[in-house]
Amino acid sequence: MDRKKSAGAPRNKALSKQKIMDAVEKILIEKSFTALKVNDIAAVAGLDKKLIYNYFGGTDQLLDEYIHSKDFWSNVKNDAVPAGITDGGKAFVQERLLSQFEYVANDQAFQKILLWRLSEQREALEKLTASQEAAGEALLENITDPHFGDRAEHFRAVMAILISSAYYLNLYASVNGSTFCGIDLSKAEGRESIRRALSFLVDSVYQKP
Amino acid sequence: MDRKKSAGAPRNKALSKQKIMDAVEKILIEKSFTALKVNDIAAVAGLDKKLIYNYFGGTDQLLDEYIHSKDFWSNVKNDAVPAGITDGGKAFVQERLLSQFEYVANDQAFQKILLWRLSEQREALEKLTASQEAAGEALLENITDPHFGDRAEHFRAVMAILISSAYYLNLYASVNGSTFCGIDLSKAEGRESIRRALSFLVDSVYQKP
DNA sequence: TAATTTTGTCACTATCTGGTGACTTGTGTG
DNA sequence: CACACAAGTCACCAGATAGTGACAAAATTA
Repeated sequence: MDRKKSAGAPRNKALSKQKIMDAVEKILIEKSFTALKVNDIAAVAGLDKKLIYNYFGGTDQLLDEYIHSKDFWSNVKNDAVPAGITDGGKAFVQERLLSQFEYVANDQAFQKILLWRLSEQREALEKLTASQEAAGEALLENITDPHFGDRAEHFRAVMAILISSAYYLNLYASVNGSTFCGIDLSKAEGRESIRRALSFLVDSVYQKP
Repeated sequence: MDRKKSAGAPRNKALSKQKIMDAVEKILIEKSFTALKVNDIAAVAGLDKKLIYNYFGGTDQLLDEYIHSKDFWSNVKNDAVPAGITDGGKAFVQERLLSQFEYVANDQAFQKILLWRLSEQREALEKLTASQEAAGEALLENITDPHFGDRAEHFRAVMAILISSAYYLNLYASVNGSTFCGIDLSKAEGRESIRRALSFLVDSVYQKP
């Protein structure tokens, strides 16, 4: 019988680093950022914790690297604002808002990171915030600010309200599947009500005052 | 020279319990719910941790008792819905929404509990949620549902959006004093923009479709 | 295949954390 | 005052957690 070239798992730094990063995400999703301890990360990765120190310098640096590795707004950034907009960006804003609402609902890692950002100050998270702001700025500055003129700030405030509620309601729905203002966020019809209301509120702000 | 009747601090169970509860709140506000460890609570209270076990049964029961001791919606409940409403509750809803926005901004313990509720499942927190829902239900059921008729669900969805954003934006402002959609939530003018937008959106939903 | 480097494991220490039994100190009562 | 009980302290244990030095095993190179 042939002798395997190596008895144990193949040794590969890049792969091991990836396993460790994956373990971080798994724990983050299944537990929370407070559960991200060296021992547990190493155990989930199936590797020795020493490697976390060797490859990343420590848990903190590992977490930073994990956060940096996620670019949640790349799709938004690449999703170039279409040319020839004649409605002041209304349809585009509506579409993006609803897709953001769905995105948050479906990406558990993103949910946990939103929560993390509300709970802890961390340079990597602030950088994420900055990148998020930058991603939205293209749309706001080039399309909606000109369209709304001296009501630009008002429009931005409305968008802040709508986006933040899309975040909060999804975070809320994920812990206690319970209801908010009598709307059941765990049910399809409840979520549909929210979606319609989001659209309606965008309509409202685009309506001439 | 006179001999004091007692050398150490006076012994008083009720007072000690209060000191422990106060320590919980202090740590909750200054750090977060993840920092609520027996040793630290006892240290801040200036008492031995054994008392936490003697008086409350353990950290968990202590935290439950702390949460139950706060009744954040008592004001809302007692703030009876005024009689003789002719505008479908619009002015009242607007007033309550804005006061809620300010309340969250100013009560740090409440902020931390909102965050806690998004982060952990805990019976005491779910009870808080139930009490919150109940407090709002009086207004929704008696005033706005009848006024909106078959648009009642729509109105509730809008309110869910507005209230949740009032929560999120304040939580967001408390960690990184940074901006959201270009609105600086740490500045008075930024907050004023949000307040105006909240009012505007209530106006919108009350406008005949 | 021998030497060297890289990759990985293990055992160990130190510190933090929750929890408890034995004790001391104060308070009120006969 | 002597006693009993309540209030509070302390020392200690067990388990979790972070971090590291010494070593083993695989891969690479000569």
